[in-house]
Amino acid sequence: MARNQEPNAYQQVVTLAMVAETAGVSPSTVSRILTGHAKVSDDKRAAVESAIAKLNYQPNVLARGLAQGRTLSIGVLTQDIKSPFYGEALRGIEDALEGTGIVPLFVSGHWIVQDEVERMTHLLGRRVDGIIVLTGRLTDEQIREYARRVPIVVTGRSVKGQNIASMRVDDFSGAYKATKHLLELGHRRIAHIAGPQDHLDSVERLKGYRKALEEAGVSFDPKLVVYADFHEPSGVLAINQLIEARQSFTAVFASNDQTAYGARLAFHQRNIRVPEDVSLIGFDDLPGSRYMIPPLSTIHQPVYELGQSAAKVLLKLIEGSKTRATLPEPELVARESTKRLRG
Amino acid sequence: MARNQEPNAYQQVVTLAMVAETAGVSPSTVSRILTGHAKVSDDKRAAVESAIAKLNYQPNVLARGLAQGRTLSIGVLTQDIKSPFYGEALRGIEDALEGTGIVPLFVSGHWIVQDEVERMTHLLGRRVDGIIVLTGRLTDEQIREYARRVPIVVTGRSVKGQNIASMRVDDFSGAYKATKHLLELGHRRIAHIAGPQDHLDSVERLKGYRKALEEAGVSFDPKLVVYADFHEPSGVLAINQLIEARQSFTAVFASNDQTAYGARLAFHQRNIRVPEDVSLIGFDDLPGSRYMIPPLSTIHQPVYELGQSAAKVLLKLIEGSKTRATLPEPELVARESTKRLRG
DNA sequence: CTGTTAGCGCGTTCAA
DNA sequence: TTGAACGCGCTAACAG
Repeated sequence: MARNQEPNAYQQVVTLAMVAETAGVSPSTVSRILTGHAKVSDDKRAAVESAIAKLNYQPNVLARGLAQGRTLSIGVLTQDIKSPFYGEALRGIEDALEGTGIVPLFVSGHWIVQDEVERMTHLLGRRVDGIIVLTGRLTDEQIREYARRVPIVVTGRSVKGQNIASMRVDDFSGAYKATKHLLELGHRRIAHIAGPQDHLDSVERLKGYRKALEEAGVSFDPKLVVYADFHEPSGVLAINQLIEARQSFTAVFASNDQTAYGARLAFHQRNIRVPEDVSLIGFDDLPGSRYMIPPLSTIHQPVYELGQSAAKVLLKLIEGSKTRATLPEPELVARESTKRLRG
Repeated sequence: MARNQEPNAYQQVVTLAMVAETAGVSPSTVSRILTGHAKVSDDKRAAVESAIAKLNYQPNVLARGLAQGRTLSIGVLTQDIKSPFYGEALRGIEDALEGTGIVPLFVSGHWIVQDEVERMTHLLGRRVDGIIVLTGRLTDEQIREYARRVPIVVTGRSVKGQNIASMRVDDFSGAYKATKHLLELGHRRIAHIAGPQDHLDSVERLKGYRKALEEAGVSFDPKLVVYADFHEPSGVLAINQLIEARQSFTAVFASNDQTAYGARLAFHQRNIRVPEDVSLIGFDDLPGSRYMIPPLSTIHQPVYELGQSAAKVLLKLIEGSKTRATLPEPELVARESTKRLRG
């Protein structure tokens, strides 16, 4: 049985040289037209353009990158690609890059330093033109070291240095607003589900919580604070822990929406009504929060904008100019999960 | 004021040639060690390895790609990078690629054909080694055309052709199971929030719904079917529409979890209890569904596995071998949002 | 305005 | 086993 046909015979790719040949010009002329780096006579331009159309030519971005010393790609070190929180940020980045011809390479660090280092190394091996680090556990020193190779924008903390821009939302202020909202509704026994203690965000949010209590003359009770890990299951655990320890409270401030979802479920399992029996407020304002039952009061964090600004700032950094991005303040979004404490 | 220091003086990158020089061997030898494509004497190998370590050399993936005719990257055309559904799939892809040195380039088509075409063109320009198309609106013919350039794995439908693999979950069977579950609980007036009519998934799910009804001797009532777009807000609208049309029903089968969330909210707004007054079942089993209040009964779709298999199959396709992936069946996950019809 | 030449950083012949 | 020479596809510097 004759089977001469190669099974994987892919269509031959069209190169710039082929375009040049069919247009009857030199490769440089084609290149000039592509990059727009010099004047070309109209007739040649027409010939080249028709050749491009005829052959359906697509420039090889890699080769171009090799020649120019840039890759038209940036790296994005995220922690968990499927997290709703990062999803928002990624979309902001995508949108900011739209039309620039630059693509984002998303890699996940999973909150593990070793993974993060590995991914960063990988990105550098791909010679990305810049990197956006969405929080994570790398030290400031490590960030600075990477910045010696490539411009970096890091979110979730402040890092100073050459070729580095950092941006963070004001967690302290957000947490303060959340707690104050509960206080204004008459609550005094306010529990707090904190995030990981080695997380700057969590620490700041805890501080904001304490500050608001203090201002209202409510003394801080460490028994009312329980630690979780920013994911739903830990929110369930946190509430169970609180209840089993027989702590009494009329409101809960969860350090992020995901733990608030978990908390909500724990209340449901114990037939504790929200907000009739207990008020609940989160932090982040994830897209799903308006669909929680009841819709979750929370602190809106400009995550989309964060991603968008990070990308824009990085582009500036890449082209060598300095910028400073200002992020909107986190704002209270009062929905239905918080309620005035009855008489 | 003298300021001779270049502001953006990046550390010089180490090339293979530099490694060769400090190791006192030729570039080819270094290359051989890197690729492992030939025997090299132990002493030279040692010299090279120590030079690599000393200089902290990282191979340039692009240059390697140019030379080898491959880029060690694959494209992933998703529709909405922040959707929880796609998030799961992306994670499956990421995990399947782990350790292969191949990175995924995620691009979003936003369910718009023109965008999809643009992104595909972009991916081809970057000479990705293969492409995973997560559903979308490209025609089978277009997919086949792209497959002439690069291997393609497409999900959500069946496309035959050279260098193409397709995989889809059995929507029909899943919808059948969902509806049957409601029927077995004694429901007869079962509304269905369908998805977009030009979506193969939606059509199949509608068919499965009808099949189950038919088998149970319940006649199909088109007034009980209302169309939505797979997103939360349309689920709210769908329920409002149904209620305003004064349709009576005791259960709802939403064609995906996101519309189920919307439906749940609509019920909440009207003080209709779930599942006491109405049972609700979704489709997909998104991570958030177990945290809906009450936890959502749904059809578990192996989205993570879908992504994982797609990536694995693509890798096979790239290396020229044929494979066929078998996906697990969608399964019923009965949680708390469905309940036996009283009386 | 245009063509020729020389790399970008690597892998891979081909001889030795 | 090893090195020199060449090419991947493109841009940039240099002449003309």
